[in-house]
Amino acid sequence: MPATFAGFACLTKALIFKGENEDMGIPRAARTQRRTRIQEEKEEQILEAALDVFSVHGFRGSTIDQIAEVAGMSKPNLLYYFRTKEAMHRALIDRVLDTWLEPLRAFDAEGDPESEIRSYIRRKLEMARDYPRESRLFANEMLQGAPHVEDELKGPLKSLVDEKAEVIRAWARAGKIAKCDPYHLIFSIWSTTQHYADFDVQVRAVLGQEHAGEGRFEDAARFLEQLFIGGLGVRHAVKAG
Amino acid sequence: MPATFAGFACLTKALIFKGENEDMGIPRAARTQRRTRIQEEKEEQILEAALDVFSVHGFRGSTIDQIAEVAGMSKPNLLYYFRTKEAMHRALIDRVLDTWLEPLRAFDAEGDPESEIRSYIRRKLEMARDYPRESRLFANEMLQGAPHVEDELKGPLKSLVDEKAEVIRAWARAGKIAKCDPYHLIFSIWSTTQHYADFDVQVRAVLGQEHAGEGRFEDAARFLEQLFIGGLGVRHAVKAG
DNA sequence: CGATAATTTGACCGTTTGGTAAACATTACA
DNA sequence: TGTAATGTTTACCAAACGGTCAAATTATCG
Repeated sequence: MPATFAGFACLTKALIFKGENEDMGIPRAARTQRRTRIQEEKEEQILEAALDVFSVHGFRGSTIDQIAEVAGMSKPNLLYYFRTKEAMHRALIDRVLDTWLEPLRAFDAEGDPESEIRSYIRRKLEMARDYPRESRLFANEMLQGAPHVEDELKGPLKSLVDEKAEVIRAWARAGKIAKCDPYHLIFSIWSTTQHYADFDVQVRAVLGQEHAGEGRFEDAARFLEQLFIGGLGVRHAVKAG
Repeated sequence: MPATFAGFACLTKALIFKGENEDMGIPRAARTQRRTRIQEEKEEQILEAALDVFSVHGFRGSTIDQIAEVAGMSKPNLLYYFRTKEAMHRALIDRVLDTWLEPLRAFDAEGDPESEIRSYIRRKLEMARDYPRESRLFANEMLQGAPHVEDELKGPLKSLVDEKAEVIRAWARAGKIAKCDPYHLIFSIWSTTQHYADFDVQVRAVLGQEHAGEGRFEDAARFLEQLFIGGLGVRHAVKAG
């Protein structure tokens, strides 16, 4: 019910003020005649800070003041470039989503399963190591039920995964890989690799100081390649030989 | 610096008021003479609502009013049972942590690798299916750098994992399983199974309406057993035969 | 029943929050 | 250099926030 009212209020407002003030919702900085060097720099600077904050505390848990402090500018100054907190979040998501899906796009039908899976794992692990904030940003979004990206999930993401799932099925038909559910295979690569970004504290805590150096990503890569390529070689137990 | 000052203030206060008001920090409900049926019921009711809210929005993103509304009682009434928002969160974490680690505790050194790994995966998947909120509560905590549970991670959790890692190593020495990093094996089981709770929206979106029914947990179980037990049977590519 | 302990609530407080208005400062360019 | 466009800040607002208090209500039990 509140949602309906809010929507109504918005609509009414839009109708009343139509033509009188056309740039509602567009940040001041974007209403200027030319796009300046400063605009690009500051927007970059803000999104960088927003990534820091949103990736840790999620949307609701983050505040504009916090982002402003990290960005090293005043709150009204942020709002000169992005009209609302939501606008910052959306801009961030839009920018990050594309690069985040790149490794999957590189998954090639022409390649052989071993090298494709191997390099997909490596790429995803590198991203978890080099861009952990981006990973956490999405993780936060997922935990909250993806209120801001559900369309992207059901649209572009699903299409891409459907396409790659077909590649994997083709490999199975060609006998290059065992028959398996391609969707859950992709899920398992996502989860195992992103785990090292999203659950970094836990990984460090469990490994302890000795093994928690950056070498853990190399160890993870070795293990995951073994798991997905060679297998763990679990022997069938033989009862009372 | 602010932390130091705050700590000092606290200490001072504690010293000054010592004896004059001994039950500082203890909720009113716990200061009563006998522990009533109502107290147990209401605390249960509150923690249930708190789990709903904290698991989705994290600590900072959740509000007492929100929890109160879900619990169906007034805000001051919540604060009669838990003196602060942090107290609710802590009580929740304490209660959930134990049950969450149970599957790992059940991991048995006497069993054979196949059945132990298989049943560990199944148990973890059942928990992801039946207790997704608990999983998300921890995931939120991890994403935020575990500000409230770091000690538990470095202490009890690490000890438990160390112990189970030794079990896995023993299996490898006995030739029952290939040599592999036991820590990363455990991480990969955690991540693949919890993924179905934490990233539920994404899983549903990608699988689409047709396959997103509850059968997805059965499919996941089948795939993960194949991955961890049998292996994916990836063939080595043979160059230009 | 009466009285005492336990529970619940409305009103409230100081602070933080998302966001605005307008004055002020700086830059770009003719 | 002048001036109009662009950028920044101070002061502020209403709502939401975590939390308190005293009064009112309800349960318990002799």
